[in-house]
Amino acid sequence: MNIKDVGNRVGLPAKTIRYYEDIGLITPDRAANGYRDFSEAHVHKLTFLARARSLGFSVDDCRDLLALWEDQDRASADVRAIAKDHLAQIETKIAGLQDMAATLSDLVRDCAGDGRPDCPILKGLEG
Amino acid sequence: MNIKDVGNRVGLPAKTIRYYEDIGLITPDRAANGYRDFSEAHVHKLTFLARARSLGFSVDDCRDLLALWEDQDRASADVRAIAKDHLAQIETKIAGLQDMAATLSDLVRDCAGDGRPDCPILKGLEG
DNA sequence: ACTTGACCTTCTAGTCACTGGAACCTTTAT
DNA sequence: ATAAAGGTTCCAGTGACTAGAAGGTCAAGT
Repeated sequence: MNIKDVGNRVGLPAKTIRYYEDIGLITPDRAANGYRDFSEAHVHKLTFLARARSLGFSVDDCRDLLALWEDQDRASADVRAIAKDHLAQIETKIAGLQDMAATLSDLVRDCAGDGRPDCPILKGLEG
Repeated sequence: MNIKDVGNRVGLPAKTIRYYEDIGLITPDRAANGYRDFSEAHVHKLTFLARARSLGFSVDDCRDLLALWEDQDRASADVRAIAKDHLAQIETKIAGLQDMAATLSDLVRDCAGDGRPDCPILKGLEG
């Protein structure tokens, strides 16, 4: 299968798939004309990658998860450790953003937002 | 004032302040020896910048906010529009992360996390 | 046979907001 | 006189793509 069809099936742009090959996440075969030739196994792997990325795993996490996915003797504890760690990071990020949003929405609430120059948002940003 | 002292006062690394000069956010004076020389006004401006950045405004947003901050005739509506827009973006990001976290914590909950290879997380990532 | 258009290839460079490091200069304290 | 701690510039790297250029290939229609 050619790269664009694969992209459509797994929901990734062709550019991204080429990039994943560049950094060694997948190694598609090559047809006689030099085109990349993807098997169902490649598609399966890319689906896994796309899903892991969409859950916010870093490309390096994905590399580790892929290795575990392909290792029939893996311990589920290893996978769980990566996932839990990532979950903790996401939750930290959410908390940080919620702090930001709270501060910001206080500022926005206090600002008349009219034609006058007086602005509590700018005052708040002064520290 | 020298760059490191300024950095300590506003909570930014010297490198970052130099970078802000590079991209035209501030223009400190120069002493005879070539060192940057920051006035209280520069410190004030950097404090504003640091605070806006810590609330997640992009550097370009900061540029706009700075211009409004320094414009005595600004309309508070202009500031409010930037802030509201940014707030909406943060909230979108939070929602996305919460989706991720929910999916991920389901997967983590279902995984025994022991020495066996059977792993619902990897299964979940297959799509 | 020829052309058109859609696909494929590689390569370079840009994104964002810094950050690290090298090579070198100035100030301050001992 | 020297050493440490600061300052300067410039170049390169981060993460995960993305845009674009220059060119090769393929399938369909005339």
